[in-house]
Amino acid sequence: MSEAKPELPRRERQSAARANQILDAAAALFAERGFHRTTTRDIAEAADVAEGTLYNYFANKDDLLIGVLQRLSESIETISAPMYQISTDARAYFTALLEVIQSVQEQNLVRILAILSEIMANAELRARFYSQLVDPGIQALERNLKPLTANGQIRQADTAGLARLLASFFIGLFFLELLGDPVVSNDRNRIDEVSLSVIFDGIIAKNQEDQSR
Amino acid sequence: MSEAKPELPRRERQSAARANQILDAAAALFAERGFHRTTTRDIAEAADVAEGTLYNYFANKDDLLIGVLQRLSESIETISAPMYQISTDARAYFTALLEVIQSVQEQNLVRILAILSEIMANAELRARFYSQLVDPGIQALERNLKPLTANGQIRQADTAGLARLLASFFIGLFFLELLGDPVVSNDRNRIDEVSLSVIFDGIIAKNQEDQSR
Amino acid sequence: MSEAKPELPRRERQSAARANQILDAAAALFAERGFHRTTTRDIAEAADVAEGTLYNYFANKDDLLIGVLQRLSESIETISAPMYQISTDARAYFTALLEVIQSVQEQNLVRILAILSEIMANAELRARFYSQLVDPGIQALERNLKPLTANGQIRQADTAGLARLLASFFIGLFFLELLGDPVVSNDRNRIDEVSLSVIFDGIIAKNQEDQSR
Amino acid sequence: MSEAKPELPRRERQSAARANQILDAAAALFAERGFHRTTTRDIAEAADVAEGTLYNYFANKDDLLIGVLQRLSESIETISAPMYQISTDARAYFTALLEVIQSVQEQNLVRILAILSEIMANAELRARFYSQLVDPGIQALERNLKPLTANGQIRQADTAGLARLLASFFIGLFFLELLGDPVVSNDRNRIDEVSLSVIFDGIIAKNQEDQSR
DNA sequence: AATGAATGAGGGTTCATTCAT
DNA sequence: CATGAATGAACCCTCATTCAT
Repeated sequence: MSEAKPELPRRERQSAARANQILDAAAALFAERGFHRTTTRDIAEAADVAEGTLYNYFANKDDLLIGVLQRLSESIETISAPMYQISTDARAYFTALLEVIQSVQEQNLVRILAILSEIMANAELRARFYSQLVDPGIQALERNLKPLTANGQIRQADTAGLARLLASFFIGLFFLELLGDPVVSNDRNRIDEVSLSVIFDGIIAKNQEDQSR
Repeated sequence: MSEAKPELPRRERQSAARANQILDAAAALFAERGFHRTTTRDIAEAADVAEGTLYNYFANKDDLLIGVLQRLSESIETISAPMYQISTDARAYFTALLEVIQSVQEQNLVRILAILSEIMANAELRARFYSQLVDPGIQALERNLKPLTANGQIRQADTAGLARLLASFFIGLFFLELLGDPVVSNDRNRIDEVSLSVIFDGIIAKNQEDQSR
Repeated sequence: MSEAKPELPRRERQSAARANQILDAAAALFAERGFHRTTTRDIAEAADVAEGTLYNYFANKDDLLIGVLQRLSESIETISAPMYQISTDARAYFTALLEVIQSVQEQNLVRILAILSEIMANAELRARFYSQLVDPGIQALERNLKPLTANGQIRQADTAGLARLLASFFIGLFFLELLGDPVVSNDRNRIDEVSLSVIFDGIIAKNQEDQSR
Repeated sequence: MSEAKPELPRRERQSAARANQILDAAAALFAERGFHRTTTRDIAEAADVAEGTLYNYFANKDDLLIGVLQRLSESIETISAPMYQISTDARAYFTALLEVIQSVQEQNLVRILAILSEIMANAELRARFYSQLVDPGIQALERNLKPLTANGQIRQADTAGLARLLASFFIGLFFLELLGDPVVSNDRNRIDEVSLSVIFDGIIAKNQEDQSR
């Protein structure tokens, strides 16, 4: 449960703790009311430090977002690390994938919202978000899909395309939940079932398919 | 169903034109640099009117976003209206669906980006966005999927769930493109092919499925 | 009850009526919320004319105040005209004076308040207010006090000073009422009685006076 | 009764000094050109601070007026405190009263004008002005008049009414001076003499009174 | 390293005034 | 004369950032 950085000098540990305390406060406020509607004063208050102190840890307000992104990035790596070995059985893999994604969302919701609040308006943030989080995620997906395709469990040969398709779906699902769609928000199991069904069998009825063979 | 626009008095026509001119300028700027980084002064300049004029047409800056949303809503209705009849053949429907969605995105990219730039920070906007655009879109999907399920072309009985799944996919795809993913951005055909393949046949290889039975 | 200006051409009568309609609206609003918190739009709406129309009758917003002052001035002249003959008996005169002043206040409250709202901030208005209203009032007082002094009914020889003293008292009383002092606001008779008592007999007990002779 | 001001921490002393510096600048400008014609920029410049600094000390522009009123209130209390013991001899009391009032006016003219400039347009300010300044002043008058009435030096039994009458007179006198009446402005002694004469003996000649009995 | 008062550029909005219709 | 949309200067206020303590 404690961070696995045992050997830092006390000074640095305290400093890192303070920085995290600030980032957590900032993330919570950004998530709640957006980056621009959050003032540095708000953040300082929530983090229980003086406004000037923020600037001992971060170059400016934008830098706080970068910091939140960093923490998010680290957290996701930790959570999703175990996934990199399971990809031997397709059913097992996709089932696990849904779970891991949901777990990432739950544990990092605030950070994700914080970043999303400004992602459209900040090109640098957008680029970092893609290269630090989205792209690595897609790469990981590809890495895991490849053996499944190689051993014939996945028919679709375009692994890169398939990874994008799956990523899109997950991203979109998150967004629908954000928007408060009642089915996605309150009936997630149902969505998961439909997803697995489509992943495994497609949408189109097989009878018809069989007939057409 | 269409407004009786032809015979409006000149005053009102001019007024509407002016409002649109302002909205277009606002949308372009919001899309480019986000809602908060756009000043009313910027908008007025871009729209070639005085700053005060904005307030003859819109109550405040937020109201401009609502206006953009309204225009987006109308535009989408216009574009997607033809879809409401085609759902007889599944393959034809999904093919057409991909096209319509792409066309909506292309023609309204700026408006969509404008709204997205503020959607995380503005709960009211979020609610309107969902209820005016997303929910109607999902409802339309459901309406079109139902006959296909009824006549056995779609196996998945949970139409509502399926509609969410498809919507999620489209939303996520849009987002990936926004983030500059190279495959999605530059090779859209490839994505469409993979999508149709998955929709029709699923991901998992059928042979294996048969074997595992 | 109708204004005694029978022989104006119709055009001019209409024009004057419009101007008065605007002035009355302006006065009411100025009185209610002050000169600066009243917008020309408010006035136009209340007067049921377009904003631009105001400027066909008045040079600018300040000019409206001057106009209100003019109307007030005329109204006061009308009301107080009868006073200019009564000054033969001191008791009768002062009693009548209290009544006339109250009547002026009641019939012109709105106009007075309108002007007071800006009188401290507008030196020109202040000067006009003094020279058109206050000074003439004081002069009239002097004119009426003089015969009373001449025939020995008033002991105080400094008529000018006495007129100021009386004027001060009336002005201050008006102000106390404005401020909502409960005694002055709700018990005006009581104030009048005390006033007359002091005017006639002074404050200091006469017994003592007599003894000191 | 006096604040324990001597041992305040330096920070707080500096802060209070700064607030007063701002209030004095604001009062001077409000008095000169009125509340609404004074901009926050003007005030900041006059107080030699940045505009933003104003808002570290006062919530908004209106709050500056409240602050001026507070200072005025304190100053008046200080000046008029000695009055609370003198009321044993009527002549001495009224003579002292005139002096104290004049001294209050002189030392607080700017503050009074500042508040008057907005008092008609701001109901809250009006209420505060009455309850913090006018009413306490009247109460003090009553407190001082009572013993004089009790020991027979004042004939008028309606102390409350008499206090209003006197207050009205002082207020009106101040107003006449403001309006630039030449007698009141340049010949104050004369007014004081007439006032004392009327207070002591009334206006009406006593001989005649005696005769008319 | 921590503080928080001071800063002042910049923001959204108002409103008296103008002028083409 | 009447209209009311257009104007843009000016206003009050916010807030990220700095810096003396």
